[in-house]
Amino acid sequence: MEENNYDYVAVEQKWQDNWFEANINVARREKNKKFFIHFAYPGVSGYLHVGHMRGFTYCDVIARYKRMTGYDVLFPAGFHASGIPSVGFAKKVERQDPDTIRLLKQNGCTPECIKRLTDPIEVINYFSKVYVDDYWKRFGFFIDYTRLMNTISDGYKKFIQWQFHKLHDKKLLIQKPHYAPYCPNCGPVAVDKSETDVSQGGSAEILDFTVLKFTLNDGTILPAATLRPETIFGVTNMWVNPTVEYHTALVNSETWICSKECIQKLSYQYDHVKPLDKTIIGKDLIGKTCIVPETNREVPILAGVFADPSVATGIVMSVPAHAPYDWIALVESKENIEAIKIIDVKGFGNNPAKEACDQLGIKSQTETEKLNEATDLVYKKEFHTGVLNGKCGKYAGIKISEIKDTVKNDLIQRNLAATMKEFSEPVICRCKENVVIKQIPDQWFIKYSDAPLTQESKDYAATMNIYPPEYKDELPKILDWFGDRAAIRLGSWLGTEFPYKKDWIIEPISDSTLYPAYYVISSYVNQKKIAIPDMTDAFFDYVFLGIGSPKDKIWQTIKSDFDYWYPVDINLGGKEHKTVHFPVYIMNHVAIMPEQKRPQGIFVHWWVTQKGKEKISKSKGGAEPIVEAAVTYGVDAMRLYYLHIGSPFVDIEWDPETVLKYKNRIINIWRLVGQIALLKDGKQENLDNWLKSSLQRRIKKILTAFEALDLRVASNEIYFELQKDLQWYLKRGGANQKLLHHFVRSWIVLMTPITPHLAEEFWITQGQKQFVSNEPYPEFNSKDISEKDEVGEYLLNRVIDDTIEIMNVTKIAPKKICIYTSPAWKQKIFRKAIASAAGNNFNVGSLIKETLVDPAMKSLGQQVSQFVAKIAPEIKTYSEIDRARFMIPLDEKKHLSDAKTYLTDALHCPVEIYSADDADLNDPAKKIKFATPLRPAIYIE
RNA sequence: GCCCGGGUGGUGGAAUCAGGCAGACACAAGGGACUUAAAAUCCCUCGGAGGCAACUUCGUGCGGGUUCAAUUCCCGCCUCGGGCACCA
Repeated sequence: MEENNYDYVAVEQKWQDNWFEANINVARREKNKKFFIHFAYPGVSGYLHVGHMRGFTYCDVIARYKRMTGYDVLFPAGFHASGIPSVGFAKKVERQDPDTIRLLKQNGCTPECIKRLTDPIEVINYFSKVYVDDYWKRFGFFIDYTRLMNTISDGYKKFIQWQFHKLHDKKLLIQKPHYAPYCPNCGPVAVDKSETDVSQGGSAEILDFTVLKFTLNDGTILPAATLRPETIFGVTNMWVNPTVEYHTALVNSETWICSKECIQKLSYQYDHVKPLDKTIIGKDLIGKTCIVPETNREVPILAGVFADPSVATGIVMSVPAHAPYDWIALVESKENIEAIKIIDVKGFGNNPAKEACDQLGIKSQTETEKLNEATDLVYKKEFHTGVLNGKCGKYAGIKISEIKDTVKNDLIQRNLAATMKEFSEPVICRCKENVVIKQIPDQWFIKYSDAPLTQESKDYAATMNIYPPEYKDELPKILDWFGDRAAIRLGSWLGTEFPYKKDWIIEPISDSTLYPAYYVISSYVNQKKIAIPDMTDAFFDYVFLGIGSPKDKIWQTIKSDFDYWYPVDINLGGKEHKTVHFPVYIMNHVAIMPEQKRPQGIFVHWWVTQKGKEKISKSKGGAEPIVEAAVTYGVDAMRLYYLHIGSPFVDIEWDPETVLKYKNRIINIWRLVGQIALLKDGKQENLDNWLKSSLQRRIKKILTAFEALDLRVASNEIYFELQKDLQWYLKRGGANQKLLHHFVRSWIVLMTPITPHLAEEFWITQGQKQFVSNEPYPEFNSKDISEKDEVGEYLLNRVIDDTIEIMNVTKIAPKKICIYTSPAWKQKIFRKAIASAAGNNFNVGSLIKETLVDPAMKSLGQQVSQFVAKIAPEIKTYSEIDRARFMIPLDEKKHLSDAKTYLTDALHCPVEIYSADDADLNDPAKKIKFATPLRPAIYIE
């Protein structure tokens, strides 16, 4: 290896080959002290990009640190294969989606390979291999690859069925109606932002409308849908669209008039909806009247062109005092109807809707943008600060924010209203059909709302190690908020069959809650030491819960493994898991696992984004493929980048130029270490002691940081501060080969968890034969601490800084520089002052008096009082570290004199060093009086 | 709407948990050294204003408050982002 030519690609490859050949990554039980860490397993349905490697890297660094500090480390990994993503990917390949095909070709996928990927199982197999070979091994991760597993394997399915049997036993599986997106052609669909199933409307929300039953004279229901049921008290009229043909239907035993679209939608949500033949054009309804439920007032039906048949029921109730749309429509209708104000709210008068319209200058129903703004304004204000007034019967005096659901539930209970679910925007299936919301009357849920389970989970979470701490505060709130989760789904997706309903499949969040436990078993499954049929409920009961007796010797072996490794010490995942995966992970463990097997810690990391905080994506150009990036930057540079560029708890912006800087830094460290060997050996006691001491300080800080999983601080100390220390030492003329050798050896070991390839390569240059990855991590050695020399170098630095500052301000080109350290009497007073400041009883007057008791001081009278007055405000601001520094006895003159050569070099000018106590002084400019401890006076000639 | 997290130099971001020198560490920029040149490397400057001696002064989204002391704590705003349940 050439000194200036660090071929990282070859180095990385070499060490990965060596490591994995030696099975260094396989978890072993040796030290009777274990650490179990894993990352939330990724879905396997596409290539990953550089952003994904961030969390994986954190995990590997922590695992490597732990194994070097005396732990048996279990760091397994697996693949989340259940759900629809792989099915979606296979579908794309099948329909020859151009982007997908291009992507596969770019990544070296052959035509035969592409053909195979029309099968979701092949998609999973293909990407599982890519992740392992091209990503994880390529990054040098010490994952125990003998335990790889996925969530659709036969063994895993047995495990999940056991889990659901347990949930059922504990009465945590319940049935109740559920509403889910549904395509009349394709069945259940997922509405999500990635739009796997749908071609439009991926970010739609499901809105919960209240349908109020207004009645016509003949008893027919005119259903109006609203999100504000409490405004029923302010209804003055109805709006129907005069040009729309309304349909009728028998809903339960009532006849409803509403839009055709509404009947279609309701037929999926209600049990008994029977369309009738009778239709009626909107204009024929106009002029009729209907009865308002609850208040029983009679109100007219008017023409409103904005009533959209595709939204909710197609019929709108009018509350002109509180809805800007209604107000403007009423004005335009020229009807003589008075608005009814039912909400008192600060900042508005008798008609909030009118006032908001006037404020924005709205004149017509067609000004939808402004009308939306006005609606928003009125609604927000009323929701937060509004109170129902005397016109609202028994609800009078109650805040809007508290009453909404009460009114709704009361009306429903008295059959005056119903509910209707509706998307906030149109959702179109891939097959072009409109997606509807379908009721599933007896959906199975996991009962996360269960009060004892929630409470126990909150109590338990409070005892966990959670990074960042903010998330720990958030968790109880999330656990409270977390409601029942629909756990199964009918349709074409992968997963475990639900044991209590044939053909239904357990959904992918619910099958990923206890899975780290399965890593203990997957090792034996992969080695075929246990057969799938033997993995019965009794087996899992025995291994996990200690119930029953072993049917086989292997059961005992597995149980002993489980008892050794479990629980998980750190589960690491991205911030997207905060509100979904981690809560169910905790709750399922609390529900099913014994207390001593519950998770110990969670580490949440944020994302890698593109410039401008956008989520990284291929289309926006930020998604550098991992394999190419590894070649461009080097794996160690990327690992260091992830650790150092920002705290784990902020989003970082991917910036190729910055990554290149880290690459250069690695190469620079390589060169720097290479140069050391060429130095001519030499000793300088002060300086050598300083380097030794400094190294120990760094080690202490690094260990503290790693223990707190503060990876950023650890990496900063290792790659920046230690390098700075070494450079300072060399610049100062340090050349103690034995010491340098010790320093470099320690440095290499310190680097190992973060840049392991570089470290291994360094290690052999030090004549070592074993893996540095197996070395013990350095420990703090207090014997090497030399406070005197630390303070000495601090003093030296300060003198140089001050001198340069003076030269800059005065623009003097120096011929000679004189440095005067402070007299002994000043040092004495200073220490005394510091001591009393530390004891919190610092007082200028008493200090002067006490000092002057000493006859030697008395002769200096004036000077003493001036000095004390001057240092007083300064001393008050000192931190503990600052104060400690002044208490260390140091011969300032001697330390500076020892460094005279360096001072002369650094300041490019001859330097003379005096103590103010010296008999023979050269002080032409009378600068000496400025000298204070650790702050010598300086005179520039 | 509900829950949560942010707002600090030209930039990414430290310090916020526990009030105590704001801007660590880096990037970019400018100046200098070295070099035939470039790259790399090294040195210096780098929030604003002022300053010819070891400084002064203003400054952490806005408005108040507590305190000897507030980026940090409290109250009220503005604003950006995330999550919200069948995507994982």
